[in-house]
Amino acid sequence: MKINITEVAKRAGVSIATVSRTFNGNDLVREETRAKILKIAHELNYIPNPIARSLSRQATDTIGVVLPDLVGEFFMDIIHGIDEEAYRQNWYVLVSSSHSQRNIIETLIEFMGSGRVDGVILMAPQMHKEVAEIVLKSKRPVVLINACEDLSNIVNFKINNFEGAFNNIKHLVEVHGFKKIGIIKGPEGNCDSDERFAGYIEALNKLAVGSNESFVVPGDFSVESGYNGFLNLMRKKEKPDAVFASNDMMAVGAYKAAAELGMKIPDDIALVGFDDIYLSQFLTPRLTTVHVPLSELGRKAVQYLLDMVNGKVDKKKSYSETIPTELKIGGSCGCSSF
Amino acid sequence: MKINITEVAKRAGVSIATVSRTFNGNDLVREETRAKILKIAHELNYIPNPIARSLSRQATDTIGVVLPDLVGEFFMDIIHGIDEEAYRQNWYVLVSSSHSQRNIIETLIEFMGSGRVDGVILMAPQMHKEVAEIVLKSKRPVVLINACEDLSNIVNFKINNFEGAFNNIKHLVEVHGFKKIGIIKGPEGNCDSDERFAGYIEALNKLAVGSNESFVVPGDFSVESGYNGFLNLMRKKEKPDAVFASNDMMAVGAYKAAAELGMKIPDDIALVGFDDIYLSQFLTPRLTTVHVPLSELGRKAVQYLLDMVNGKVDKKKSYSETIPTELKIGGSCGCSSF
DNA sequence: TTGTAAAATGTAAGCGCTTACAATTCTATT
DNA sequence: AATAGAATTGTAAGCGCTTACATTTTACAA
Repeated sequence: MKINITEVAKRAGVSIATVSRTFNGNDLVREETRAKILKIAHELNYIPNPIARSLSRQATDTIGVVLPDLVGEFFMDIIHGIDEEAYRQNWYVLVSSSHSQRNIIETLIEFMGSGRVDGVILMAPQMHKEVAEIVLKSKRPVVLINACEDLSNIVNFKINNFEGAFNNIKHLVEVHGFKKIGIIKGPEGNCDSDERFAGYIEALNKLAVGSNESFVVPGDFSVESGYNGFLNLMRKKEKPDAVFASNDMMAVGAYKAAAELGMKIPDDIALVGFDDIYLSQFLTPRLTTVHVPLSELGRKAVQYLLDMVNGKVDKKKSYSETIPTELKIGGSCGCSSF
Repeated sequence: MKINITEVAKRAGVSIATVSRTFNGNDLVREETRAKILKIAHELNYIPNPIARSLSRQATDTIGVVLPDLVGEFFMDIIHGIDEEAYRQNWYVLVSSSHSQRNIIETLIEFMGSGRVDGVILMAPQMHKEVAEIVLKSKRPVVLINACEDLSNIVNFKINNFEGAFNNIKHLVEVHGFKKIGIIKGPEGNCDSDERFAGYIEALNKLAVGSNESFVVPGDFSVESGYNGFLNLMRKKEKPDAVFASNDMMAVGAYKAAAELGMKIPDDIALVGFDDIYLSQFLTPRLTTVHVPLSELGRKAVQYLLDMVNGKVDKKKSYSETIPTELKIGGSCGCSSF
């Protein structure tokens, strides 16, 4: 037999409205009635149908999460934060990694236009303008994560790449006295990469003797490019005495290159990274890097999104929050006891 | 103005039934009519409301994924496989990491009983009996991933831990001629751990001189326990000449311990692992380990689940598939050029 | 031209719930 | 005991869609 609100109402000898009220909490239902309904519902294993509920309320208690790709611990941490916060607030999470740029757009439209979710968290590394348009036109709130450009009328949570890089270099300069600091850059046009580079330059200009063209080599965030970048730097006539890999993956490549060159880290050369990936703590010596609170990023994005959904903050107002990073000291910069 | 099926029907001068048919594909709608409807729908930016659709069809095109926890690349890979396959088949994925054992149960009940999803993929490392009951009673199909016990009337996809461990040891014995092979076990009661141990024992008995109690030390899959386990083995009066860490994380700890003891891998001692985590390829020398096709596991689980949902396979029939692993040779076992 | 079956479309009854509004039942006051 | 007002409960109209069944069109043979 079908267990629905009607059946429960029938058995409890009340109307479906009363049953509905009972399940929607704080309404005014006599304690006695409520108890009877709950008892019967429990006996019948009744759970209100969320689909019907959603249709009636025009709300799904579900947020959509659109990620560029589901691979890599980077995203894992973010989803973890999202899931945790959503769970805490009793919301559901519909994930979709965009299997292509085209797909990001389709998914967004589908999510936004159809009522499948009440809001979306979108992680778009490079904000295609078509995507921006959809976001702006959308009736449902959207929170961006780590979007580069500061688009107007958009809510964006991001990492403070600049500060992270700055402090990282600052540590090398002020604590260890390094002056010749090389950098293996990230991919061209990637904003994380650009901001980290800017932090590096600024730190050198403000705190040291300024930057030096020849200490800057390209990379693309891959292990291999870190390997090559390091070799590249070591081939210069004047060698740096410390190297900043724009991300930890490249630092891993640099470790390998250093080992092959017979160079000891940090004795022969200091090395620092960015991201604090899980792996970095197991490198020997432990990599000095910049911790990026990804899971917090996810959590905050959810909090803000739900505030928008619930009307606690203005959906129309743009908002941008830059989450601070934290220097994580290892032995690779020359600090001892790591 | 509200854009719904009625509005589209009105503008196209047809009934909502015809609009519905148009959007549900192959029905019998005159080509001319269909075209007109699609044109108008497009002009209005109309997308059929999936919630209403779900309510009417009593199906959501959504699968629920319940994970023990969302942290770690292990799960990431599985979700990736799930997401990919679900996307390919045009299904949605609702994820929920169970923030506790209690929660696994709540989430399952909620998913199963409420009609929020059409089926569930459940990853429950240790199958609490309460969970098993829910799964068995459930009207909606459930596919387990990596469940230990071979419960009857259950569909389960898992990794061939036994074979993986067996082949790993076999390689050590047959290629490198090791006879004294130690093992750092995984957590007590964990079935992955138990099966790997069984494979280790069987390989030694079948291919070598049998196993040796004193070469077996406990561990719990953590880096630290690998570190301790390795030290533990090296303290024995008779030392093994090769060590099998039951997972790669413990192997990482073993690398650290070996370095501290001044032992060179693989010259002084060979080391192999299990899981082929991302990190393992960056250890020096590269760790010889067992590759576990997690993303394939996720993909297969989805395929089977959807077959159950669509009635292509018997929902009532139990099914179990054990996915083969693959030995991944690195330099840590003594093989050269890695 | 007429009849008939196939093709196309329409009608209306759900799907299971929320909620505005109406109706009923209590409580307390006079 | 009568009654206003508060507390509780019921009625019924949606929410936007699918689909069984009914009706209308169309195509074609006789």
